Amino acid sequence: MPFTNNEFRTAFSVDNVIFGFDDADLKILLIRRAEEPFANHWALPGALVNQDEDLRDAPIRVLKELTGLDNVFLEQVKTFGKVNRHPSGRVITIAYYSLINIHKVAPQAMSFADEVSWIKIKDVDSLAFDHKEILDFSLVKLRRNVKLRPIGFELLPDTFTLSQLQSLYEAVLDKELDKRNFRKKILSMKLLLDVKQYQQGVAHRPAKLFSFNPERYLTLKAEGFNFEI
Amino acid sequence: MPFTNNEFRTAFSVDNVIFGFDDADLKILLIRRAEEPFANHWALPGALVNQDEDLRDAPIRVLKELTGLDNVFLEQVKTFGKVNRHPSGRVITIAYYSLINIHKVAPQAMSFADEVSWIKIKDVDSLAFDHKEILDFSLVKLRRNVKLRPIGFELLPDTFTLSQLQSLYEAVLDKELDKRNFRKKILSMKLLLDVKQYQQGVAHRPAKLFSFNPERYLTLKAEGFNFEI
DNA sequence: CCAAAAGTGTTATTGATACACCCATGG
DNA sequence: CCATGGGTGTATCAATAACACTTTTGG
Repeated sequence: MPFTNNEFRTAFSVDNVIFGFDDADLKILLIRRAEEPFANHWALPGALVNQDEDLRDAPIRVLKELTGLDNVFLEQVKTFGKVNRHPSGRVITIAYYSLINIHKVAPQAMSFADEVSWIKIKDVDSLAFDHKEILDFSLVKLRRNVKLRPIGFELLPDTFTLSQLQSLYEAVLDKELDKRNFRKKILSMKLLLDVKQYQQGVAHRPAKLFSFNPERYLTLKAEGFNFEI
Repeated sequence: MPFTNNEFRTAFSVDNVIFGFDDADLKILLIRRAEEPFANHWALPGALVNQDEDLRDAPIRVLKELTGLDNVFLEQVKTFGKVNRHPSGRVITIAYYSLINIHKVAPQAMSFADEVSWIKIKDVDSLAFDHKEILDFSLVKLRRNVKLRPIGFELLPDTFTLSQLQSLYEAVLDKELDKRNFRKKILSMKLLLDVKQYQQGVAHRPAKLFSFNPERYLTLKAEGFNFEI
């Protein structure tokens, strides 16, 4: 099946939904577009996929350019392909979502963006193109996945308190959780490593610090667990 | 952002993973390719996406051509885009899976196929291109989804017995289930409608027939249930 | 009357939920 | 000594898992 020219009239892009967490709110990294179409509108960062580039490498490239980070949690969300989703031509876009530790990032504007910013999920009302739909879909996926595996840890610093972890889950799920039950459940999984340190400089009883045990994570993943909280 | 010609060098295809069930085994609808590359190899049915066609309409078109069926359960699985996945050029493919009632279908070969056939999942060892990988990924998704919503009903005739339903779940999950616990769980969901009829012409006690209650399905879906079996 | 699958309940165990008080620190 | 968030246990309820025999039909 050799291809004729006719079959190469569609461009394809990737869009990155990059989630972060800052001790209280779930946020997303957005860019303000410099160029038409949708100049000055907030949009998901993205790029066209290069001819000689594996699909998955495109969102990795975007992440690297935007945040300087490698080795980030990255998962495909869905492909969006309505004929008229892009005003300049036929563009099919593959959406990916990432979870990153917000404190590791000093994002610098990409060439085509005026501005890059962390925006609270709750404050995002409309976005360029069909990006709001993509965000909503990614959020549903994040909420489902956070119950199936402990990806939430990707969003936290290397060591964290149980309260931080709980408020992360509360932010992602948009739901209050019971402190004692949350701790019981999390600790019973043996997924946390006690780093034998305590918070410092807080005006209350300092909390124990934990880190995430990646070996135990692999075991649980192989067994197939659920993280229903 | 007007596009230059350079950006239109990749073709887009869809591939359909079409599952069916025949009272004992989970099967997939495959074609035997007539043309190179991979002539005579079994492959997933698929097509290039037309320029003026919404992405989701492409797998619907393939299903219609192949089986004559409209209005089939169809869900996007994932997009596969390694640079060299297709020997004739850069082709990114979006995989979709469907669940159909195997008895409603008399598939007729598409133009580019020698042969179309239902093959037991367990008998599929290798496929053209990266189609085996796509199938494996779709199976994982099916197994996950079958626990989250009762999509299994799509695979059965309009009326069916509880034993048929159970063996469907056993085939999909590749796991034996306890008869009493299965019935208790299914019936407690009130998702089945007693059609007040019985099997006929079987050499044993005839089983009650049920149909699926689509209203109740919508209610459950809205509430968000889990079908953990 | 035999073979084959249909149908049916109870108990034990596990996991989920609800809930309130004392503790350690900094200011 | 006060304000702040950290930390802890028990009792109830709901869901899951394990398990074996009787019933109805066709041949």
